[in-house]
Amino acid sequence: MLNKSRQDQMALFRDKCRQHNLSITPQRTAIYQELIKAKNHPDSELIYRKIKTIFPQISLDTVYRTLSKFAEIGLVHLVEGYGESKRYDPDTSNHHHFRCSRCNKIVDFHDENYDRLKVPKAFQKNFKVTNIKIVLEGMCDECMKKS
Amino acid sequence: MLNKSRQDQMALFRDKCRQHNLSITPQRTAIYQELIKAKNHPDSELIYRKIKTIFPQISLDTVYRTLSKFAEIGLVHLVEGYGESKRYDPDTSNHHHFRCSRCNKIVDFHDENYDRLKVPKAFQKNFKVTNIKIVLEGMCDECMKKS
DNA sequence: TGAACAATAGGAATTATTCCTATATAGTAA
DNA sequence: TTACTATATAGGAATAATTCCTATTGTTCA
Repeated sequence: MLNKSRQDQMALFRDKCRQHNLSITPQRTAIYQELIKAKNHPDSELIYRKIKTIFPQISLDTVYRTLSKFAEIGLVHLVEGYGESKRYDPDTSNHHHFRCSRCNKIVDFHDENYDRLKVPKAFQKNFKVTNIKIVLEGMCDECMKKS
Repeated sequence: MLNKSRQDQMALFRDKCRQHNLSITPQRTAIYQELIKAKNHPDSELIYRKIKTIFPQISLDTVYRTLSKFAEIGLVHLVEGYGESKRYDPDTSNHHHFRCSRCNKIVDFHDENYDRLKVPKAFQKNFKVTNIKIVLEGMCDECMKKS
């Protein structure tokens, strides 16, 4: 799942869109391309600014609609936020996040012990658990230095 | 840590405030009382509406300021949100959350395996990890029935 | 190639939250 | 108690993020 080529990612984009009957528009294509370029869990505003350089006419609404559509079909993951703007992660493979509560930076990491967590029995019967999300919270290296 | 009496909780409130040089005002007291009554991870708006019945004059700003102050001193935990309003949890003991992505309900649960997770080595050196947060995502029992 | 339906642009509206400032109040020391 | 000082509050304005609305445009597929 690691280091998927850009071509593979675009193929995934097209497949997912077709699976869910979403037209493959230039705007959606450009937005997805920006998502996979912007490596640090961008918010809608950042994507909007980037796309503006390609499609000066694009509307904010299109960016918001598109990103939440992508999240809906599982093409990106909506990253847990804390009241600030929504952030998206185009890497839908199994990984976890550290989030700095001071600067809000998100750092990806892999950990086999974390991956091994099972859904508790209580939730296996009447619930459907699609994702186990683990977030470490604290202070990042850079903020540690500053304080 | 479980089933702390209301009296204990109010004592905790007063202690925490004193520790952090926060005045114990009637507004703060009322807000904390509502927090521990409202069992389902309330948002600021809900608290505001409840407090209004006691202090019709209270301002929204006071509620927002107070709740984020409480989170800052660790009297409540800020619950991960997804762009919607912030939600707070007055139970700061060790527990985890299931969140229904359809109705947004949050269900608390305990799980020993989850509690045993360690901070990965990579984060032990230059980072300070204060919390490991685990959130199951999916569809809750009620939403499962409906669909 | 051209309907049919989906998607977009642009701007208005909404929601959640924070900022501003004059007034009121809690903590504290005499 | 009382008076002082720093902190907190109310009320309303401002801001930020997001969604809604509608006329127009574009994509898909027969």
